[in-house]
Amino acid sequence: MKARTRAADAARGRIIRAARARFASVGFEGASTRRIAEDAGVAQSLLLYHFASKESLWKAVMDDLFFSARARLDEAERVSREATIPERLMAVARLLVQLAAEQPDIHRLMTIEGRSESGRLRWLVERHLRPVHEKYIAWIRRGQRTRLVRSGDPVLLYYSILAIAGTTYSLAPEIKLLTGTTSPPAPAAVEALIRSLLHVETEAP
Amino acid sequence: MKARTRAADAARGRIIRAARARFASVGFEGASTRRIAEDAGVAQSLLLYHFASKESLWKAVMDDLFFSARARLDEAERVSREATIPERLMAVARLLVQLAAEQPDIHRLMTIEGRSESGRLRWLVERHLRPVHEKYIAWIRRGQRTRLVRSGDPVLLYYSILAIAGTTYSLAPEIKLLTGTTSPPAPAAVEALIRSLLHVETEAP
DNA sequence: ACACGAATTGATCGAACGATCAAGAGACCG
DNA sequence: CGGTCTCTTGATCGTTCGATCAATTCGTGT
Repeated sequence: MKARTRAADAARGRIIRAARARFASVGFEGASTRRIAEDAGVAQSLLLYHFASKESLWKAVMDDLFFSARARLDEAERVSREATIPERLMAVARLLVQLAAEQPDIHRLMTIEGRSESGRLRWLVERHLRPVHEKYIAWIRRGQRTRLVRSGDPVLLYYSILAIAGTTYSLAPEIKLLTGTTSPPAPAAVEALIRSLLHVETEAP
Repeated sequence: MKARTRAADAARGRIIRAARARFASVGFEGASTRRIAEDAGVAQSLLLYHFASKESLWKAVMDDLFFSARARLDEAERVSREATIPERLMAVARLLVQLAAEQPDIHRLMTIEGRSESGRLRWLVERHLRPVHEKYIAWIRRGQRTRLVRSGDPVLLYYSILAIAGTTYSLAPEIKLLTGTTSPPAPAAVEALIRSLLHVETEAP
């Protein structure tokens, strides 16, 4: 089980990538397995051979995306282990911006499912979102207790960070049509906005 | 042409509302005219009688939403005519938050089309987005020249305002699953975040 | 060398899709 | 009261959807 399996894994990977792009741009209901298979260069029946159904393909896409993102988040937490809570928050925010800049699909996929209740949203919340979000919302609360993070609803603050981090990359096609700009903003500029939103100053007050 | 037309207008309105909800939650490709007609309580063929095609129904939904939103934006501009540019910006931001809170579909529809280039996106940008966005981005530039608005890419700043204004309302189903909270944040709290993002202080520095 | 099993394809299923059309229902004007 | 025009429906078109299945290809273990 070597060369054969490796070729199959490559096909699997191409299907996952094509599915991620389609799900991110037209949503679950709007994406068709035929178009995904065509983009991946395989027969539609092969797609349903590797992934039993359209829904389990969607779950595979989400697992692929979130498990790697969560691994990088854990790494960002690890290297900022000794810093203050606000700076640890900023380390996480910096990575969120990087992720959105590298793969805008991740922000698109997150925001396309959250707008209507469904079995898929419940699955996504319990499997991937809750473990991540609750941790960082707790961090915001801790930062607020020490007065180093601005007051206000921690959930609102957290989703505002996510929104700023991803929106300009997620809506890049619209912004390109509107301004003609082909290059999205630098992650450092986005990070600076988040920093001032949290009232985390680089200098002592 | 009175009573009869009034009943037809009512049906037309129900179709528009049902279409807005479906387009906002599953996107253009994912929405089906049959489901929209069912939600509106009419036959599918009536939907295509009032609106020639699925695409022109989508355009009618967008016109209905954006023309009323732009009228309210003009009103917000008018009453803040005498204020400083930063405060005029905040008056607009306040209304954007209100609109998103009252009708989260407007933010969902804006962010669901901007993620991939299409004829619909081009139509939306030229017809509704460009006139509004370019004006407020120019306001941000003017505010930055007087040092009353923080520096940085005006487009990034503007889209960050839109993102903060709408995201928590747009993703209300996800946030409800995550936190159990049934009530979205107060518009005043969201407005305060935008204010600190722009570095617009209520007190003199 | 050969047989087994995983990988891949094309054909096909019933259901749902957007769209068209003919026919009916009902208010209005003369 | 009959004729006309707008509104509404049900039937139907060809296409595409997700899914199933039999047949074929091809590497691998023995």
